[in-house]
Amino acid sequence: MKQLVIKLLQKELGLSQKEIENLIEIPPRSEMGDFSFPCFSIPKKLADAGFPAPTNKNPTAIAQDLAKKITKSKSKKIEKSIATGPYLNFFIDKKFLAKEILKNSLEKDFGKNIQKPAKKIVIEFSQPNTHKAFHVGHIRGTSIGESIARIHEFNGFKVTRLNYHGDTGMHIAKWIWAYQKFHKDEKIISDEKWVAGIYTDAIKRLADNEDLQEEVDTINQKLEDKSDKAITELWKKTREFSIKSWDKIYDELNTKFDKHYFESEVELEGKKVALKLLKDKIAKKDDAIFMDLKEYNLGVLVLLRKDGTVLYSAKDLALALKKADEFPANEYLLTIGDEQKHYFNQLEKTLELMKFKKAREYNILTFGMVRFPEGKMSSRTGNNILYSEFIESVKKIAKDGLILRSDKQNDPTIDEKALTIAIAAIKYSILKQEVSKNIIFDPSKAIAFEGDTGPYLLYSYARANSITKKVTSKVKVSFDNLEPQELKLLKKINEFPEIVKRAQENQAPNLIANFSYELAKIFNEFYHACPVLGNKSEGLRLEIIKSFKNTLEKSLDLLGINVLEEM
RNA sequence: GCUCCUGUAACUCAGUCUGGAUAGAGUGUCAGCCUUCUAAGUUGAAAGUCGCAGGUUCAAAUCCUGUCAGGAGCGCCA
Repeated sequence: MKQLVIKLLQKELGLSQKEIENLIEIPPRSEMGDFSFPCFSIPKKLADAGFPAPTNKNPTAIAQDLAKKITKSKSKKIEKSIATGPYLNFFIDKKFLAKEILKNSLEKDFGKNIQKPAKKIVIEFSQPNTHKAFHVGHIRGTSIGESIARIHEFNGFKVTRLNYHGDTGMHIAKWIWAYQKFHKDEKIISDEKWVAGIYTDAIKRLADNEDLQEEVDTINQKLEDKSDKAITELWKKTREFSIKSWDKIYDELNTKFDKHYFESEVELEGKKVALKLLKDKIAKKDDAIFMDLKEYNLGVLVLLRKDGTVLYSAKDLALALKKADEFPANEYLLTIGDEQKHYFNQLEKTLELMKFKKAREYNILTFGMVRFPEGKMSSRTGNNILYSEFIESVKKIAKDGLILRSDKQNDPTIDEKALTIAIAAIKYSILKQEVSKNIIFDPSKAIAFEGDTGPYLLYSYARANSITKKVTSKVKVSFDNLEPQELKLLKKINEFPEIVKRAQENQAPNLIANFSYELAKIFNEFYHACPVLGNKSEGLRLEIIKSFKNTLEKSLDLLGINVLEEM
């Protein structure tokens, strides 16, 4: 449809298709038309393209002039073109518009923006550490990474999902130290809260007495060289607890990783890389081994401690090499918290300086923190809300809601439904916001279920479904008597491909989330204005609902949210 | 001190990349709508110096410069 408008304008103006396409916009209100062509820049554009400048440079006059000319040569598919001030507004023939959109939107690949040949992208995200809490803040990175992965997959990319976990290093040494020294008599149990509690206790005790750090350093040495059997065994056992606890979390969050990397497996290699960098005079040594990046305004990156033990930085370098080796790809995307941006910039620069071939294919996407109204959420201090506790409380609200609204209290799928609703509520509330922004998470307000929320979207879908499932026989589709609400919904559906494209280009799941909400909102308006079953437009309306369901389901899928057929 | 992110209605946020028509939602407040396909819904009202000051432009929430405020980071945590 847009192409029709472009062609018409091209014929009159002689400008390139691309130039005209870039100018065309959708008017802010649908009464104004279906497409709009602003005429402000036309005189300049024409002059630049080498055409004689129009005698009248007034954009309003140009719009009127164009409207006149186009009226003469217009096709049947364009109902009218009207100059409104400096805008030339096009009204597409309603029947044609509705037919086209329905046809396109019901195609299998609707919305996909497939570029060939298919590219490979490796996305690393989530990255929780063992022995520390998986808290509400971790949900953000996981949701964003998964959504970006899905958006790329949808657009034909070959996507590899990677996860990387800190299962060794100083934070583990602290855990082991605190356990051995203060909690030895406690039974080692696979309980997230208990495990995370030992860690926060370690942080607290070390803050109280800095001299104790020497004891931790000793344990860190032993942890790294595996010389102390008791420490190694304790480490292995407790490490498993965290790893096992993630299975359920990722399953609930609709995420599945192709591979989990662990710090412990790149420890040796990381040390080697650091020593090689020193040997090649790329790294420097004083009491520690480090990269001097001051000339790039990136400060200093320490690779090995003064006692020779390896730091996260060296391990990350080794990981970058390993990833590139095991998963050849066109791009390596790292989804990380904002607070680590500086560090990853240092890492990228180091990869570049060590002449790593794929250095330029490494990109980072940083997201803001999830914080409490009064401050930061942290695994170190224990000032956080554990994922497991949080999900249970949201699930409870969802379940109560289901019971309240349904006469089927004994629905065997009620827990499953409650989980889907809870995940939708949580993920949507996170993903609808811009990636770079900090999110204020107010536990007292918990999570909303009404208005611009995940449950609202699921509800809209279930509502649409409850109509379609009542239909038994096929009804003829007629495009006569099109109502404004029907057209409005179809036009919104029609925006989906463009949204998907922009979401991928900008790595912005929030665009998909915002679109989903607008789509559902318009559907609900349609739902109230246009009765379906038994109506003379039943056939058409059923098709529109089918198209809506299709589009919303795809859209939510890109956010990693499942729909419910009934709720 | 330097670097990055953010500042839009009482609150939480869209819109900023790619300047364009009357700056949009949700929550909360007020007034309506369930004998009709699911009221987690819908209709309407009230609510805004787009942090501030300059600049560019026919046109600025959007671009540029400065400035203020909040958050984060800046050598042996990850």
